[in-house]
Amino acid sequence: MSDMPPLRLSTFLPFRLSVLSNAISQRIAALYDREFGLSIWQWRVMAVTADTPGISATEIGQRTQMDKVAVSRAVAGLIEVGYLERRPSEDDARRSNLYLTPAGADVYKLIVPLAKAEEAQLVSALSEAEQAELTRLMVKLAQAASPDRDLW
Amino acid sequence: MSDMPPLRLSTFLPFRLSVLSNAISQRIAALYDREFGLSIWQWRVMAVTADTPGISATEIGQRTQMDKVAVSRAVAGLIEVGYLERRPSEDDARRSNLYLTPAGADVYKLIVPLAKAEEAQLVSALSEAEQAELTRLMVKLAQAASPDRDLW
DNA sequence: AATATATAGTTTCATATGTAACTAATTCCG
DNA sequence: CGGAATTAGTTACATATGAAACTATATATT
Repeated sequence: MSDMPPLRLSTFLPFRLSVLSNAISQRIAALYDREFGLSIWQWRVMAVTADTPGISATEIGQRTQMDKVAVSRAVAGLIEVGYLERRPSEDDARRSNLYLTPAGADVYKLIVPLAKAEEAQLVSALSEAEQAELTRLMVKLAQAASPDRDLW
Repeated sequence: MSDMPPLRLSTFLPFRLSVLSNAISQRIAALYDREFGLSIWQWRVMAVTADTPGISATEIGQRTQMDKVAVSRAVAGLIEVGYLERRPSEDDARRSNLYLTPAGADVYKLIVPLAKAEEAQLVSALSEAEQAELTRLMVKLAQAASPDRDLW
């Protein structure tokens, strides 16, 4: 390999971030799937819909960084299992306003504490100050990675 | 939604990490693909093979956190385009020892500086101290997320 | 008003991915 | 030694995913 300093994958930030994020996502995905039969994307759709009832599919995509096909599929699945309701918008016949059904709201209320507990367990390894610092650093990275659009 | 404090997806650590990591990975993946026709997984295989010539597919999986099917496919693709060579191990006929070909080594040498530049641009938003702190916090998170196995 | 352009969302199709089953070689242990 | 259990790696199959095409509606332009 001659003279060039090699690239150590294990210290390469994009690699580390990817592996860490995947490890965490998989834990959480397994939880949602096992307990409620939901994919991560369905959960994200439920979360933003709970936060903003009447939201449209396009807005969900913006908030969750999901593309419109993924949103469409997640929404379809949630409607199928009865957790989401679609009402045509009065002023724009192309869009629908989305709402959690009562059953969806029930499931949401069950998931939220589980998700928070998962997160809490994760960040319990960090002090409050460290958590704040991590957030700060991640925000900086996000800006460097996507100067144009806002990631969160 | 009644009394429970809702879950703000945009401040939920697993979500933020996932979005950030995906944004970064996609930038890099686009680079490798556009310039060299390589997937991220093929690049990872090349990187660890350059680092440890004669490595086996199983070891590659351990170092890269790829499952064995993904390694098998990445290796097959790299052999097909002539960047990797497979030699049967003398002491264990099940395994093969993998090496970059001269063409593979050439490509590797072209990619390394690009990858490093990509990373450098990313972390240039952080001071040296912040970079070190980020690494430290990520190591802690990795341990919390996967207490059993080592992520990196 | 008529046509062109843009937007919301779905469907189609081709590819990527993960799980499980499989082959072949090795090790473990009676 | 000889069968049972492991391990390395590939193949097959079913599902997930993304890009592009498509439908329907809305907006802009003339």
